[in-house]
Amino acid sequence: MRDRERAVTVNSGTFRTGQGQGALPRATRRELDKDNPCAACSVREMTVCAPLDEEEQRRLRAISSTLKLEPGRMVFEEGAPAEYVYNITSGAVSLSKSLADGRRQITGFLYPGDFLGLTHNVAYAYTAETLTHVCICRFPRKKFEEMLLALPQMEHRLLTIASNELATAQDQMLLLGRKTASERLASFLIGLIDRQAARGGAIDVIDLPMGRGEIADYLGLTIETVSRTFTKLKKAGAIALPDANSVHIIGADRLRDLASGG
Amino acid sequence: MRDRERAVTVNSGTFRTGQGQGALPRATRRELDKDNPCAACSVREMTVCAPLDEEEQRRLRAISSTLKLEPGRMVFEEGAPAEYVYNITSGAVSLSKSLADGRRQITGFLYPGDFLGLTHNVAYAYTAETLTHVCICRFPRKKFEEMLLALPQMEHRLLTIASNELATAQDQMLLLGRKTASERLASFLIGLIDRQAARGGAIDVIDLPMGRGEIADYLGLTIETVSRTFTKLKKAGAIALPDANSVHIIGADRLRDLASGG
DNA sequence: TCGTCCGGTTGATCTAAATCATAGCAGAGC
DNA sequence: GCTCTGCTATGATTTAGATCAACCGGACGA
Repeated sequence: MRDRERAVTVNSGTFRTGQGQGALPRATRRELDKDNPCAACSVREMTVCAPLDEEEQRRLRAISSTLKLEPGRMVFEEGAPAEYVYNITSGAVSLSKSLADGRRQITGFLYPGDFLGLTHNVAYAYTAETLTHVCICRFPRKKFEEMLLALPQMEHRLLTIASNELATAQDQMLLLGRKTASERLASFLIGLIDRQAARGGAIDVIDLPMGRGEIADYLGLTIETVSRTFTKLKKAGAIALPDANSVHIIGADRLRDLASGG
Repeated sequence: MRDRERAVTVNSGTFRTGQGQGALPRATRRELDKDNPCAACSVREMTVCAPLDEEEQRRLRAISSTLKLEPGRMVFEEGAPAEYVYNITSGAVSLSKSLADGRRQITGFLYPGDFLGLTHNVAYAYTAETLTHVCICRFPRKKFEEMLLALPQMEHRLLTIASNELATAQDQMLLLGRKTASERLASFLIGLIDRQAARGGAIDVIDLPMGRGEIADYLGLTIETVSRTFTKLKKAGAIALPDANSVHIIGADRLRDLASGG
């Protein structure tokens, strides 16, 4: 189909380019070193590695590689043998499933700290593609699962993550099955704002790492309807669009009402 | 809103009524006894209790109650404090989320062996309602989670379950976001058949424990569209409908093609 | 500097499914 | 037996969003 993983493997040492909205801050990057790159990892506290102590972290690091991927690259494809699990350290990734004729549904957008690739099948159930420049930790799945047996606190953490993802998936089913186009877009924007807020980010401005096509495939709409609905929300005074990839939230309450079917 | 849990608590001993499609076979019911009701449990091998030994099972049983619920009863409601987790031993249950104006999305149907109520929030994220007569094991969530800490193999099992549910949820998102009415209904029927097959059941006849309204709310359609689409599949010779709650699969291949967008 | 390309927007038209309306039919209760 | 009620089916009409078709504007390479 499309391009396969063509990343440079960066097992240690200084990161090189890493521009774009997902990059590590320059100061942090300096601190990365062979002995303990994870110590400087900006997403460690909120990801699977969080409950590990120094020694456990070292063991996990021993089986990991760090990849850097350009925008629009496939991390793995639906149906391919599930050989690795991944952890995003910077950038944004889309997960999607497709029908034979090309109709596509994006099931989620992942950001720094998110974990992907876990499955209890031989093959990946979905395709993962980069939306921006992405830095990602990769672990051979088999080794990762072996380690997991000895690290119940990490398994516990994974269960918490899976459980939250399940709740998000159910919200998305309500959206896809029952919401109107305006409600879908409002829910999407509110979801992004809430995620940012939870991570201490801005609560009134969103930088969209994805295009209209990806938003459409996430919301079960077409590009045209997404575009029209953005215009509608803009005309209603709920948002402003300085450019296609930035959204200013003006009427957060109005948007929130819309999102929950008001 | 509607009726709250009005079940008889049956902590041990012989089950009484238990008619309907979800009941335990009569022979099995006889074997239930105070000392080890779980030993005779027909769904034990495929549920969360599977990886437990005799002693662990006993400890789990010590915190459980068995409930019997009539059709159409609420097990718990979206937003209510999440005080219990449950395990279905017989019957069928729907999980749903609703918008303020009543629009409802059913996110899943649960059958014997299925586990529900797990959340990392204080409140349930969805409503659970019985579709048939249901027997269900109930565990106080707090105690259950405490036990979980000491039983990593059960936590592992829960992660496997959650991971499979996540995969199912993603399939459902593809269905809700991108499939036509015929494809949705075909996918639904194929899903039921595959589930039955995996449990050693029939591969050509389905008994539907839910009505057209529940199917509609699961597939993101209306009752009328579900009804019309059943008629369409019937006229196309893919299925037969001896009555509204039984489906005979005639063209399984045709149905499978349809389900995956052929 | 200009043309081309690509992503986004907007307008016109079409259609799958929703909505509205009615009718059949089986089981429950009398 | 008869009526009532709830569920299913089906016909007529409407509509939200899809599809088809320009068009616009910034980035980029020649």
